[in-house]
Amino acid sequence: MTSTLQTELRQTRPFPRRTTEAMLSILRTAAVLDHQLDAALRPHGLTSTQYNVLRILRGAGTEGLCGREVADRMLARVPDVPRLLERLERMGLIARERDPADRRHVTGRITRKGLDLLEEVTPDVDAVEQARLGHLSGPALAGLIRGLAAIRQGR
Amino acid sequence: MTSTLQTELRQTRPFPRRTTEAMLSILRTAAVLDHQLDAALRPHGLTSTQYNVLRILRGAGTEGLCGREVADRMLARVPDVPRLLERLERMGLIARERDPADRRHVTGRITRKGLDLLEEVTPDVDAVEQARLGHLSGPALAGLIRGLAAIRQGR
DNA sequence: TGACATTAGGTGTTATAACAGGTATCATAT
DNA sequence: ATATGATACCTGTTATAACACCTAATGTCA
Repeated sequence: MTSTLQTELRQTRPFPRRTTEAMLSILRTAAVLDHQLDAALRPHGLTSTQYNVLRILRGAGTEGLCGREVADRMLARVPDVPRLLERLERMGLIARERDPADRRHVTGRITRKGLDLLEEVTPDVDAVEQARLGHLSGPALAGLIRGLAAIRQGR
Repeated sequence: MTSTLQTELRQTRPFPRRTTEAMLSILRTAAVLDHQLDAALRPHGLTSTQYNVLRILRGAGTEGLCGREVADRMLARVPDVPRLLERLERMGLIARERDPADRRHVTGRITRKGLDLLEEVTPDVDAVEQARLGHLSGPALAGLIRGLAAIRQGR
């Protein structure tokens, strides 16, 4: 029996274990999704990392978040948050301000321009999501979500 | 109901759609796995991309593969395959040779040293796989593999 | 108060990813 | 035989990621 992934990666041998196939399936699927998202965001001048930050800061509202809090909410661990935020500030999408209460913190807030850009980008991102995941049944989605959570949790 | 992912990313709001939660779950889980793999490979001086290339070339045996064929088999699309292979050659893990039949092709082959390194690394990689996926049931793994394939396929 | 640890950012450097061309080789067709 | 196009690789450049180290601000405790 030849698996789909095996064909995609032009492997001649079947995977040694189901766990191996599942792990590679996750990594491969994420790469495909990330590539699709980047392609959807590129015309708007955003990378998927930057898009992620903007969504996080939109969720935080007017209170904003400091760099470490942003890092905690990112999908992937990103070192060098300062320069990431600095780039977004140069683009005018966020504002940064030194917290007067604790001067170690730099609070980031999304700007009007950042909110507008998110609005503009949303349909394209949703289109990717729907094209890839829209045809899955409710139980299939629930199963995926549950299984992936168990993997992140680990034994 | 608060989802696991929502807690992990410190989100205050539930996800708007199940498709959104599933997509972010995939991206998040892949990031966690990739991070674990990188941590396991680092002591051996390999990145996960390089590890992937070595496995591909091991699978190809003594015939080897040209750069484009390697690229086709990678989990993530990687431009700049020439320099990636060049680095592996400098490390002595692969050998490159201009194909005499078609001088456009550069055939890459894994070396003895590369094979030895793969052997050395395997237990650590398998440990990550088992720690994260070892406790899932057979049907759960099968469901994941099937669902993820459907997502890569798209509608 | 003063020493010390902790936390959050910043900075400097290097390596790699990403992108845009450019060149050599081969296949195809006139 | 020559022109054309396609393929595979290489090269130069830029931006970003990754890493290590450093500084400022705060909290803690003798």
